[in-house]
Amino acid sequence: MTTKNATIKDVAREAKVSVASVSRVLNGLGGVTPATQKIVREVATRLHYVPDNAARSLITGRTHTIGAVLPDLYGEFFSELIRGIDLAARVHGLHLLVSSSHDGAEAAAAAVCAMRGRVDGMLILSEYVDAAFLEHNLPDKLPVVLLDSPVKSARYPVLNIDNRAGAIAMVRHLVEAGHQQVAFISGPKTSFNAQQREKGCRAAMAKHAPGVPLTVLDGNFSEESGYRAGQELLGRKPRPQAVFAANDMMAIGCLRAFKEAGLNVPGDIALAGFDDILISRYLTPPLSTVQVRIADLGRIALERLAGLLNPADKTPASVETLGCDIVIRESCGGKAGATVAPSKLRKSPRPLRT
Amino acid sequence: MTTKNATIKDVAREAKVSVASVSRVLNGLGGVTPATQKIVREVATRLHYVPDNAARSLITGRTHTIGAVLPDLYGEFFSELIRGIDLAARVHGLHLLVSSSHDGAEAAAAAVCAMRGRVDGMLILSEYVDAAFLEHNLPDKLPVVLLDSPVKSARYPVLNIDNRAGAIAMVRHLVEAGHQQVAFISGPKTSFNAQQREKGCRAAMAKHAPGVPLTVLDGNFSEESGYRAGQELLGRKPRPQAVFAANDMMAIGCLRAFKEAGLNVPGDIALAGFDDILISRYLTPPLSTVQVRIADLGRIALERLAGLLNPADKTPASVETLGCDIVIRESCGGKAGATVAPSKLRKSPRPLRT
DNA sequence: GTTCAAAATGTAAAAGCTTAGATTTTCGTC
DNA sequence: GACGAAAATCTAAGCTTTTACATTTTGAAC
Repeated sequence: MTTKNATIKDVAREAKVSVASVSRVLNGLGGVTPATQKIVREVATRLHYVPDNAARSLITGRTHTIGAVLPDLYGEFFSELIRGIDLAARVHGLHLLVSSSHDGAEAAAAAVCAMRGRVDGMLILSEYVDAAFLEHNLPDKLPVVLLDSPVKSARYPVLNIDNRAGAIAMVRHLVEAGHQQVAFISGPKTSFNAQQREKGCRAAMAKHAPGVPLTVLDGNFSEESGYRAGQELLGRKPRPQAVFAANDMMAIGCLRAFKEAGLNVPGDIALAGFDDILISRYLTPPLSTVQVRIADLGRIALERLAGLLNPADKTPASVETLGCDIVIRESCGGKAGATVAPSKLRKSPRPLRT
Repeated sequence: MTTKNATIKDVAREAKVSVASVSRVLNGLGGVTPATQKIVREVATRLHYVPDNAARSLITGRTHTIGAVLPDLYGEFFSELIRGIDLAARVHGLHLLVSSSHDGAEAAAAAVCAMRGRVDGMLILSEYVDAAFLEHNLPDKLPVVLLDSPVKSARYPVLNIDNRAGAIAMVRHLVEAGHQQVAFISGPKTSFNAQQREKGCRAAMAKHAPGVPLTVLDGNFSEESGYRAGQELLGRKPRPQAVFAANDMMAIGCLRAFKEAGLNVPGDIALAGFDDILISRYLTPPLSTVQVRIADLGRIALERLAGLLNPADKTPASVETLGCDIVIRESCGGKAGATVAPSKLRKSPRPLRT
């Protein structure tokens, strides 16, 4: 490429045909003689012609790009999520525009607006968006799929993790392994995932260890907050038999606190996390946790969105839930190696109204 | 937003001014009465007017988007890299289009071409691109910054990690800690980073343990390949005193093999990695490794690119190198806690031609 | 109340592409 | 060789914005 970019006119002139024919050939619209096609393709190649995306989008209204709005790119959760999205986007011939690190309603709104006209659809994972927000900030027809969201809307499909079932399965396992005194380290209050996990934990305790009080400590999903919770727990009398952290990073922090205090896990105290991030299996002891198939979550969300991109798709909005399995390693003292509860994708009918 | 998107004409009509005035107001070009400005802004807000990016790009030739072409999104290295890029992009008001998972020259070429016209500049990290490739596939004026690349070109700035110095520092530490018999687990032959790390290792051995042979085992950066290398090493007589893996994931696999064999690390054998991924500090024992400031790498690369976006910037292409520190934890038996060799960013003058 | 420069505003071209509709070519028939 | 339908090809409008240039308005000076 040594001169300025060739345009469709250059190709047309050089091939001695009209721009319409060039367009038809390059877009495979048919109605063009094989001979003409050959010439056009040759000239296009020779001139290194690549259609201008801006001009094309302007007229077709399509960008072949989808946007992913995420709260942050930090940590394995988001990296895996993006990976799943990216892989699926590639399959569908879609480009991926990512926007992250907006930790407030205005920042999220700005991110969403900045994407208007740049994308054909959006995947949104944010605490700050609710149905009203979306209706105010998004064009009517823009396909959107929400992730990890409490929104119930007739307009927006939602894809959630089955946090509740995952938490219930883990608590049940803990209790059945003989640990009735459970402490739960919660995630940030604003996180939908964290809320659901806590609810599941409470529900399971009520069911499987009725009457036994559940200790709940505040956490914010960071390793540091797990460490603090672990220290706090060390001083408690009686000490709980098991600790269930709302995510793996906090479990890791908690484990650090226990180790520093000379406590043996799982001998002295059992420990479990949530997410099954890569690190978990390499800890000593390997961490029992609830496995979330994060990349799958991204892939499924993108596929749902890709469906919506086709205007013929009239599938009504629904809330889907991606099941999670518990994976029992050594940190909670049960027999390791088991993977319980075959994962499943549940689909609830679209709730009426909002 | 309940009707179809408003255009600048709608705003002009509603505000009873010309489109030119609307454009001037919204772009802050001045030359417009405060009164008119007020009206225009009000109408724009009322109509939820957002300029169409495609039309704007078509005429300005700018997309305010940069593309990141990466081999894969898998693993912490790339997630951190993207994070650094994204953060910096946000600061510069740039959008980020990611394209990954192309594991061949054609796939990389396709990715690069598909981005043409969609981005104002590109960040490329790929084994498959060399200067010739770029000149053939990229528009002349498109700013590009290469990461982890052996390319030496007058046209493309390159930003590398100082793999060599990092490896040298680690080997030196190992030898000085009394481990002269070193085994190196190499990365994939095609990886520039892996090559440099191996070279550094060999150079350091020649210097600090002259005459002592270096055992080199093949690896491919995966945990599994590290595990295999570890097993292989178990059978060697004499067993090396230290193992230096070309990345942390292989060190982790190697550690697993040693643990399974009942070997004590660092008591029976010392172990070190490269990258300092998050997991490393949570291993038992915590892994000594060479710390690569990955997010910084992304940030610096983006900043270089952002500079290039400004046509006034005439900074010549150069090869920059981001220094790395060794962080000594417990896995290599030295005194833990030290961080050696203050990191630095070296900048070599642009090499002539190529 | 003119005059004139400066400020404000308006007009229209341009960007590169797709596509509806107009026009021309092709080719089998008679 | 004239006819007409089908196929191929072309013309030109239109997508939305920015911006150079033209025109109008403003307001100070006389």
